[in-house]
Amino acid sequence: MTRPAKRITSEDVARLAGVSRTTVSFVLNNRPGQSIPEETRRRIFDAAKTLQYRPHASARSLAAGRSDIVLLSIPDLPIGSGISRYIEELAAALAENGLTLVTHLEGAHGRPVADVCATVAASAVIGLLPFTREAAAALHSAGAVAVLPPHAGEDLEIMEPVGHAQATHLIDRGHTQLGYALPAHTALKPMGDERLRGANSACAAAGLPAPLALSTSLEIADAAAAVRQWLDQGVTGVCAFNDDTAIAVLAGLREHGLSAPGDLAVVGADDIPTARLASPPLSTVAFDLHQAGARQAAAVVAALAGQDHDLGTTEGSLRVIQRASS
Amino acid sequence: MTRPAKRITSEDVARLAGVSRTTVSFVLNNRPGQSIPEETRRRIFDAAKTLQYRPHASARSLAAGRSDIVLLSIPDLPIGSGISRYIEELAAALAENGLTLVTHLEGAHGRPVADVCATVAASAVIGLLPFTREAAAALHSAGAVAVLPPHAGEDLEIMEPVGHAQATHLIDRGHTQLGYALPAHTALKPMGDERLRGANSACAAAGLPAPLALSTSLEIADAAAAVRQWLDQGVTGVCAFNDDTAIAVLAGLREHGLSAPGDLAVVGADDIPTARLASPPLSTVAFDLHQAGARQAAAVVAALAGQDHDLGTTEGSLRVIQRASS
DNA sequence: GTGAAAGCGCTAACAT
DNA sequence: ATGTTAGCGCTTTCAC
Repeated sequence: MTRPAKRITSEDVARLAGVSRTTVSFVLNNRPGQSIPEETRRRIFDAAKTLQYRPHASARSLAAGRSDIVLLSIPDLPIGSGISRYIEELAAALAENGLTLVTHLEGAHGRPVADVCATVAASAVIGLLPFTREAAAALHSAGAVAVLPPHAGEDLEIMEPVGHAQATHLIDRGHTQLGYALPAHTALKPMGDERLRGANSACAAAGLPAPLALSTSLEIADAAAAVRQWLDQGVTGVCAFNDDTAIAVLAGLREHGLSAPGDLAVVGADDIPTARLASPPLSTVAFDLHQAGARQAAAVVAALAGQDHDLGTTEGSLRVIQRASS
Repeated sequence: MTRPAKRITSEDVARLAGVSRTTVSFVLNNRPGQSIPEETRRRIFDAAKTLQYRPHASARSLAAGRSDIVLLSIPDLPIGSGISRYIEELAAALAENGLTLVTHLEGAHGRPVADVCATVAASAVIGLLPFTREAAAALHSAGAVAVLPPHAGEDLEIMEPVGHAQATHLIDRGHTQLGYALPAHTALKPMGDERLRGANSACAAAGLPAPLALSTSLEIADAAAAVRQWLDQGVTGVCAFNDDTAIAVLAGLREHGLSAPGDLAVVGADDIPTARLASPPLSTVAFDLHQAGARQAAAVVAALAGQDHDLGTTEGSLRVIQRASS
């Protein structure tokens, strides 16, 4: 009753095509180094199609020791909608390599990522934030062949250029005293620090003092306090960790009866849909999720093949979008 | 090199505990109807622990025919951060039943959800939006034992009450001519229609005409046009499909030099973090994701057990948050 | 109460 | 070029 439809196995396909299961496996998996006549090939494909054959994933991965499943672990943090674009791109790029992406949201009450990794038999797992050494070890012992990023910080690579671009934008517009709005959420801290680092280097390169970094929650009062402080210190432009934080800064300004960019210029990051709806419309630096996803996919494929892989450069993937706030 | 660590199998555990693999399986899976001495049980648990034994998921699901994996399919639509709360709750509730949740973002270029379902050998798949009859069939033939929601619209159940609550809020505040801001994004249409339906019924119940429904993108000009139309028609309060859309409406008002709630009251839905940062802070109706997740989990568990399950009521899971915009 | 043995559906040496 | 065969690690029926 529970399982009325008997599964179609490769045996069925073999029988219909008049060959052995081995041949079916070879053809369907397109194994290299085999010379199988076009004719046989076609018969097998046809048989598989008419039978609507779907290889049993568990059986396959049990036998092969690999699973073609890639797990993306998303930490429990307030992520903007941008991330879903990234996931889509990543999934698409992986799919082109025959890999399937599934994602796991690390929640406080959910199960540890290593458990999930083991349960789905993922052969690779990607962390949005780098894994600690212990976490990585746990993942490996949970069966993951590849764990990315392999070295802490590598995935944050895109973060630093963002901060750099933000600061540069403001510097180009004549600001000499910058501020940086860090997110209050602790899980976001690593990312925030990375972006701040980028801003620092941009200032240093321009012979300017480092930005005055302040962290703020998404509460108006909190943001208003930060704004007060920046203004008191002579800051004229602030880069925000992301657009949400930038919108908070804008709200903080409004709270004081001030506004951007006159009293304080502000530039966000991520280009969320509501950025242009802000008052005033928010300047922001957007990055090329498509490229990021494709690059990450390439790294996974390489890691799965046991090769080291250079992530390449971020060149050209950032774009600053100038709106009224700066 | 690629696989230096030999897997720890149940055989190892059996050996260390001095029993057979059968017994290990019985104990570790806590199979009912077996009377195994506490002593033996303990030995097995200990052995498993010291060996750090992790059952091989693929082998298990191959043999058992079930996988304990639940796949959540998320359609390609601009989702707010609220959804991740829901996913977390759902994952936690499923975890309590020994089920593991993974999610798949349906992208234009990704693979079809049925493929993913087959690849991960999910035994249940949940759609955020209902599946078409064909899609559900494909999922079943991909190995899914349960596909939810079983009947179109059931998952949208929460949508209608939202619209109802929004309209009621405005009606309570004396508005008699309502507007409804539908999202322009086509993928969001089903949800939007459902919420609108709820608003319609609230108006009908109050003896008022149905809300003037207009759809708007997240572009200021677009929203401004809608605002113009509402105002021309004598609308004094509008419910927006979600907070993003509501923020667009606020921006549209601003574009005309007007503001909420004086010129037009507006109430959103979802209570996104930036709702309170809007100008003016946005009134919104929030719903209890925790409860929604737990209920969905219960439905999955029931479906997996082959039982029909009543989703229960939405009673008390909605909360309207009054801020300055209404 | 516990163990032996037969698969689950597939892959991959090894034969032919 | 194709078939034979032996597992992958686990569950589960059936004897003991």
